[in-house]
Amino acid sequence: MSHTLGIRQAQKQKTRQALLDAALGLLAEQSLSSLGLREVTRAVGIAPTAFYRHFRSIPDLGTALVEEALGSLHPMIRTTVTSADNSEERIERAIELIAGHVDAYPAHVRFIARERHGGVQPVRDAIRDQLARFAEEVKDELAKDKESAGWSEDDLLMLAHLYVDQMLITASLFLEAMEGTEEDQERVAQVASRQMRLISIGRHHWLDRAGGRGHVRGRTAP
Amino acid sequence: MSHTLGIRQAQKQKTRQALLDAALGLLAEQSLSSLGLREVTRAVGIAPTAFYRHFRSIPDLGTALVEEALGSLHPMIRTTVTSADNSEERIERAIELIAGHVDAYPAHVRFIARERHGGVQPVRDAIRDQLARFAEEVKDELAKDKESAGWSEDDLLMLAHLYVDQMLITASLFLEAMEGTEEDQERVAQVASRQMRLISIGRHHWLDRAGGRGHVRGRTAP
DNA sequence: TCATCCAGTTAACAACTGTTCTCTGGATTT
DNA sequence: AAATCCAGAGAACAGTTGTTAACTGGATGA
Repeated sequence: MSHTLGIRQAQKQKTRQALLDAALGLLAEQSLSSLGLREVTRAVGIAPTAFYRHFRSIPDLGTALVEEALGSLHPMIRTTVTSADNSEERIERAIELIAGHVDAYPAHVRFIARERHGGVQPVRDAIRDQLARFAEEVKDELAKDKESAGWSEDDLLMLAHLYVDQMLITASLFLEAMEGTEEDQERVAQVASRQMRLISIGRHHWLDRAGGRGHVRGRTAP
Repeated sequence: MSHTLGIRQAQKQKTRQALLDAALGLLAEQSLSSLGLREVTRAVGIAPTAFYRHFRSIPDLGTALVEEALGSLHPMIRTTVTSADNSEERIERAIELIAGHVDAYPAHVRFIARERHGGVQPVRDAIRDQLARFAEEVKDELAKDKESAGWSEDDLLMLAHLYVDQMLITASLFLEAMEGTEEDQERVAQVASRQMRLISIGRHHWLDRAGGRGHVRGRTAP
């Protein structure tokens, strides 16, 4: 039941996408808070005022970019996590998956890494919210795992955030290494996989501690 | 011994510091790549052209800020790491130490978190180099620990980077929580300390893995 | 077919940017 | 005491910025 969208709205969406693409390109060498409205329209080849037909302001365009970037990041995180249990080969495969994503969408990854702590509050908020949603999904995925037996909801979420942050750091390192030699990328991959493995080991022995469950305070002798 | 620096060079250093302070203040709500030269001089109350007496450009001022910010961050990381072995109370104390530093130098912390992946390459490079130096020091500190027996140099460095990144993430979260309720800050602290603990557990069991060899201090899971 | 809509255009605005060149007056050195 | 230095001031430069207003012309729907 596809309504063929009309040649007019189609053209509009096309220009809108062109604006997003141009902005993403320009953001390779600057941050969002210094990106000019005219700069973007100039890159697209339209009049500056046409910008307002699509976005209220640059921060507005920024939040749209967050949607796009993390939408494309979404499937990666799911696949990565579902295969991120103890097995060593699976960790290695997850790292390769991250590397592949950085290769496929370098500008998106750079944008998220840059604007996560960037100077534009609405964009920061949008990224934070999206990452929190990711962490929730990761938590749900982790909960299904047999190794999560006995884990509290809070602990699962804290592990999920640890994974998400680690993925972003790794992605950012891959991005830096992209302009380096093949050997640099391999070294990044090796360090990242060992860090991931250490976290997995910590996860595996999380419940080993004395006194069993619950809180850390009041550690009693066995 | 001390040559009292002359009233002229003293005044110059004073203005230079005023420029750095003003820039740091302005960077609370934007990123370095959008910071204007005139904006900074206006905030200090001097003529725009006087800027060139102290810095070649805004990126140049940025790298000076990196020096200042990570110089103040330096003692924190040392103390944090030297007390970051297995003990639970020590982890808690390390977290408090990070929180205290964020409280004392919020602008510095924000600057580093923001410009680490920011749009100004020389500044990014400066931060990367300084953090690498920190990781090296952390590695050396870790190497002194009895628990590091049997660890390769590479593995120690990978753990050190994990710690450094984790500290930055935690610091950034504290920064966000600073404008929230006291309860928010407490929740950040709890999550951070549990993440740190999980990493410490992973560290403790790092050498447990297969190979059939007896481990140095390893405790095997049931 | 004809009136309506609306993505994109053109023109103009005050305000701002980085950088150059020349100048000044108090500190420094001789 | 005189000569030098140099942090900062002042003016002017060509460009840039975001935003407003009134417009055009092809797609749309009656």
